[in-house]
Amino acid sequence: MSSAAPGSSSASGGRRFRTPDASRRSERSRRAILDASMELVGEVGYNRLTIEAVAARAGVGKQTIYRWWPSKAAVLLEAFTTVVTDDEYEAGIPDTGDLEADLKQVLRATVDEFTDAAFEAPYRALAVAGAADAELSEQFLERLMAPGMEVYSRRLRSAQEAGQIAEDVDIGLAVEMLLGPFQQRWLQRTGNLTHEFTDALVDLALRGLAPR
Amino acid sequence: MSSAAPGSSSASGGRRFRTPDASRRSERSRRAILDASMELVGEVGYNRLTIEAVAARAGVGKQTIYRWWPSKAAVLLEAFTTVVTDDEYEAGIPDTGDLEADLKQVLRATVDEFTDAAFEAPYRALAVAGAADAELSEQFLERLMAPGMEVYSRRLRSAQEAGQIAEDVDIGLAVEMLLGPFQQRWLQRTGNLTHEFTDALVDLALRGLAPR
Amino acid sequence: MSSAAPGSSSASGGRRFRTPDASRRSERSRRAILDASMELVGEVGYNRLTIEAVAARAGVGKQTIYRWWPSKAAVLLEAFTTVVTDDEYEAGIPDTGDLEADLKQVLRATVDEFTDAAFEAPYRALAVAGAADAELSEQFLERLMAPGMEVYSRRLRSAQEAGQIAEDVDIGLAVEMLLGPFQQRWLQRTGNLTHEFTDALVDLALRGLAPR
Amino acid sequence: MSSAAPGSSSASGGRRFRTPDASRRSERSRRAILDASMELVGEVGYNRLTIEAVAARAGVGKQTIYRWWPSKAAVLLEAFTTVVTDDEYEAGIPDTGDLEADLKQVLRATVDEFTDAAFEAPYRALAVAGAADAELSEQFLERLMAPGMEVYSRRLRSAQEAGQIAEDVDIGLAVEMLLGPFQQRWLQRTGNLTHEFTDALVDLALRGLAPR
DNA sequence: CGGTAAACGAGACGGTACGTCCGGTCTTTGC
DNA sequence: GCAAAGACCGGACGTACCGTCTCGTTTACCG
Repeated sequence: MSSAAPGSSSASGGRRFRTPDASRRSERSRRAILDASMELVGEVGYNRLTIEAVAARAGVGKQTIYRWWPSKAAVLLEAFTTVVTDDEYEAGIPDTGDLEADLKQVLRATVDEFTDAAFEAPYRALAVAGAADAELSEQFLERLMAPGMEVYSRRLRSAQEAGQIAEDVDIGLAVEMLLGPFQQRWLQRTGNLTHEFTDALVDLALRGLAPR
Repeated sequence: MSSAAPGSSSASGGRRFRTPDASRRSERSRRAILDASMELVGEVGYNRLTIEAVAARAGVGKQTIYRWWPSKAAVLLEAFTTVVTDDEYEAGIPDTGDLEADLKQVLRATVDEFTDAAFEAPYRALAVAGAADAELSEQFLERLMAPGMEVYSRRLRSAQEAGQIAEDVDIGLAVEMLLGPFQQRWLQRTGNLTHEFTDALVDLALRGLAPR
Repeated sequence: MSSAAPGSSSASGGRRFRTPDASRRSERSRRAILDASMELVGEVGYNRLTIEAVAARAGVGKQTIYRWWPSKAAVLLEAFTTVVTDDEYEAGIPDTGDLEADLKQVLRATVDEFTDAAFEAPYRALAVAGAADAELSEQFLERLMAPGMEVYSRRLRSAQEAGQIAEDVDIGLAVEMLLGPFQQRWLQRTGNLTHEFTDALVDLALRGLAPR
Repeated sequence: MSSAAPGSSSASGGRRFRTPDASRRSERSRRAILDASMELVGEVGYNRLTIEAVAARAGVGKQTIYRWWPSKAAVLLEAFTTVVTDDEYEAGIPDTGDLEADLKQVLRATVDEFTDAAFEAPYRALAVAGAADAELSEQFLERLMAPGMEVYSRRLRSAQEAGQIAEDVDIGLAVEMLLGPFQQRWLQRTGNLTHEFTDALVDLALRGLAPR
């Protein structure tokens, strides 16, 4: 178990001055912190979310937070990713053979998700924090954004193989054409997120993807 | 608009308790504050930009800032909009008749702009602040984002009239298909902002817009 | 009035990085802080006296304390010295001509004072802090201890002039012989502070001081 | 329950909830802790001496300190008393028959001791801690102060028996007249500790002690 | 042209949260 | 079952800014 030298951090190289010993970590505190941060971000928003409040709500010393996370964004990212189970992404997009219908359905579901306050508050908080901070952005992308986009990639690739999408189309770019407008409307509030919008978006995007 | 007399807005209902008299405002201080905030946002970023530092750099009392702006974001928004002259937007996109070439050229220029640190720092700061705060978002959209999108709308409308874009295409949606992916890459760092990217984006988008 | 340049501290030379402007100081806050610190030192003792508690009790921001005092000991010293008015020292020791009676009377009064909890708590706190810290000690001595000792010096000098004390006696040393044992009993708790003790002390000391 | 042998002090009533078994105690750790505390008190002083630093320097867990000592003062007291061997006190003051010379000599030696930093730092630390805390004071007195004073008592008693000191003199008080001024100068820094001072002190004190 | 009212620079103020430090307790893992 | 190691809760530290609130000092209009 404790094969990796704890504390000495010789193997992986201590990032900071002294690395805490993860094998001794209190799972109880970890959960309390993550839960408290999710609750609080919903109650007061990200900007007014404070480490002190999280610690107090979680019944935890501040140091226990600082020991394991570098910032409140990091706490929230972990809190959120443990809620958004990977199952969601692994399920993927249904493949009924009808690309248009499948995409519309999933995007409608995504609209509903992004309209749900319980999901939106922490997700927006993380998106904002990532937009502001390049380092954090990397983790946000890797853990939340990329898996979400990958789901679309798979479905589009499948459609391309089925000849429903022109062979010369860059699937990555196609995904961006679907999700970019969606994200922009949501994050920058350039328009309302509705089923009509995503339906029209799918229609217009698929026009460009169809084989000629 | 605010041409009217001292404390004009007081008559029609002052926002706060006492509206300051705009006619007595020190233009010298106003400029110093705007300049200082632009300098500082470039030096330390938005999150570490403080009103105190702006006041100190500008050689101004803090109250002079609080008197005229409700938040640091508002200061920065004004600072930025006075730099990005409206000329830029009024010029619009060249209309050589070659839609593809025109769009590629302008998007390449936009890429260059968003890659320039002097432009990027404050613009990102505002985009982030807008993403976090709905109220601010409104102003950011109205003053910076919308004019930028409108430029594309005009060019696409012109193309539609020229029969280069199918009649049933929603121009607003078309603009989102062009700029959404761009904004997503930039704001959320989902990919590099390059000329190749925008070229490919134009190609793929135009496929869907062309009359069938 | 405000002849001394505030803030710039050019004249007296700024001790720290930026000297606050004393002319703008809030007397209200100052008094509240001094009062609160006196109250609290009586309630919880010096070691458990915290700046936070003083600030809270005084209804004052912590920074207002840190702005004007370098340490909690400094606060307490000022609090105490403004309570122990200088009148006390200026009155001096009565001079009835009967040296023994005069000394006994004053030392008895001093015993009573040092036995009174309201006086003892802060005074001991300061004596302890001074014993631990040479820099603070200097101020403690100068402001509290020395004036107290000077009072005895004056009375003894008067007695020496009256021929009741041998001419070759060093008055300073004589004062130390009277107060040293007193202070030791009190500060180090080597014995009880009683009237009998001080009476006996005066008797024995005067034996050595009398002209031969 | 823990009435039996283990934990010698447990016999007379375990102070805490569970008395550890002293027979299993690591002498190695004990010494390391005492040494480290002596070193550190010399380096940083008593106020900035922390249990954590002692534990770290001694290569010992914090709990090992808390298990055996109730406070950092107690650690230091033990550390100091094991250094200041009892021999010193048992030797006592030489009795050449010349009281004045004997006292002067010993007080000069004491001055030298209290002027030596290696001795002064921990001793002052303990004196200060004792002055602040009555409970600790008791132990400090009993173990360090009282033996030191007793030495003087013996010599003065011997002189009294030899008729060099008046019969009606309270020897305890006489000792206080010698050491009180000394302690005051040292602990409260009311003056310099020099040989001249102690010589003069002895001269003046003996005047009062001599038979009439 | 002198009086006056408001904007101004300066910065002290009551607060909140920061990130760190350490006290004293609890838990895990050898020995 | 003591000891080492150190994570844990708690709480104070001293600092940084917040947004508000006086202070005199310009500044510009008005009578």
